[in-house]
Amino acid sequence: MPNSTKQSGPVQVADWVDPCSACDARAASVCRAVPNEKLQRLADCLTVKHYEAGETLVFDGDSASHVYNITSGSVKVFRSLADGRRAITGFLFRGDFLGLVGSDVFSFGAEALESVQLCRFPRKAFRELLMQLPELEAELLDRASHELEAAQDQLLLLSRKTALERVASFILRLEERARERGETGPVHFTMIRADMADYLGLTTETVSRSFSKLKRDGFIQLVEGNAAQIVRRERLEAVAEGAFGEHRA
Amino acid sequence: MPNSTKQSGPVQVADWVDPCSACDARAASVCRAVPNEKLQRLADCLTVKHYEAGETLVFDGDSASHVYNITSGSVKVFRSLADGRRAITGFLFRGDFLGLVGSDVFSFGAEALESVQLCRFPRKAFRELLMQLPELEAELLDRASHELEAAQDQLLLLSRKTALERVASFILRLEERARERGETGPVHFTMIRADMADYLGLTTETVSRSFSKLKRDGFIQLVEGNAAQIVRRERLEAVAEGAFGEHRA
DNA sequence: CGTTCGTTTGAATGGCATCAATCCTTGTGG
DNA sequence: CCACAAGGATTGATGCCATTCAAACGAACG
Repeated sequence: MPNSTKQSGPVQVADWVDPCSACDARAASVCRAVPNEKLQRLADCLTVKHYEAGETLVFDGDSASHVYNITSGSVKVFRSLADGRRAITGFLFRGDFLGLVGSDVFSFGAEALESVQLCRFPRKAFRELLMQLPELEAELLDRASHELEAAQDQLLLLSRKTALERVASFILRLEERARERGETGPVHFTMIRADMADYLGLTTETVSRSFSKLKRDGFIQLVEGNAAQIVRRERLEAVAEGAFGEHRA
Repeated sequence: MPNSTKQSGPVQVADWVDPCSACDARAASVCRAVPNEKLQRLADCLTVKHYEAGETLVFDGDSASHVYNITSGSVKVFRSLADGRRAITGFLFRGDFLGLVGSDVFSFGAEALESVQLCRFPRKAFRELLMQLPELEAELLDRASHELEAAQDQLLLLSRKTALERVASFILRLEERARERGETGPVHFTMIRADMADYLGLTTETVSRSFSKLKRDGFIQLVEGNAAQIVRRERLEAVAEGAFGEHRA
């Protein structure tokens, strides 16, 4: 595997390069909270892993031996009922952290949606890092808080929003997160309709119908590469928040 | 309204008692992580507050100036859409913590379901406590992790479970939490059907019908005081997890 | 004893699921 | 380069579960 970004410094010990100092996902990841001089402690216990689309990162029921930080690509996280019904509980992108669990067994699965690169830490080592690096623990708590809020928004979506409102919310949220990662232009969907459906508590057909309606009504334009251009953001936001109960565009 | 606990007058310095050392909610609360000798730091910045049923603890949109620890009673936490549709995102009981948010504004409301007592901390002071007491921060992270997992279970419930499965899951979960607090016997419901409905993404009528069916089929018995006795737990758990797709009892 | 609030039950409606067919895109091999 | 296969997306027809509308019932309270 030809690593083109060789550390130009004269490394005495070995040919090993620090994966952290030059990491372009750092600004978006938990490790941004770790000062440069302590970054080596992270580097010391991580393994860089790579997954292709469709590969499984975490099997439901696996012992929770590691935690993960996504550095590129995207991932779906899901949990299932015995008979196969499934809910996707979240999509992860560059900078997202995975593996914060109370118990020692994962109660969810995770699968790559496209080519994914991530840093994997042994849970035990990570736990010790947390004790050594209070900045890191604070960052994690902060992220957990945000995730909790996002989850509560999703509870409202699943409890009370119509199919159209769900899809509109989804597109807007996905675009917002892409912008946070510095990606501009049309929202690119790395997941298929069935995944959106499992995330939104709908079926593929209903997701597709909702997309069609949003397109027909001029809120979005589908563009090549499985992406959507938001046309009238404010109107779309109004739809997403249920402002059109009685009206018809 | 005869308030029997009158503030007993202009105290010089003395009459004040440490509210923490004798607190019977401590074993269930975040403060259990704080060693005895540091407990005073918590006591120094908290206010004991009391709410009656129906009173609002937190208004949606309020500046997030405080965090809360419930010491008795129960609370509903909810968020709403502009047109009044509402989802209850959680019920809180003795030992539960409220107020972990990223932003400085609450994006949810909270209301007492019955007489509630809690400890209120100024957010700023609590933040400093967190830095001084790593045990407390670890405890909070642990709780946040568990809450996140619970939220994901709820996402699956709202996405994919039938009305009957939702209500069965709800009863079981409520009973489990009551047992964790040391309460035995029938599950006592402190919330009305409409609240259950807003929690389960249903209507009051559908919740009521599901209760009736569970009773008719011998899974639960309704007992006085708005409570339910679980009759055949394993069968009820099977219902809650969707084991009866094709069958009929 | 009447009022209010909550619960339960019944009947009808509707939004999304289900079933089904077609279209579109992508990749492969002749 | 085209034919073909396979997976995914879209659109249409029909059905069903939960909602909506409606009414009766029950408990708490003044």
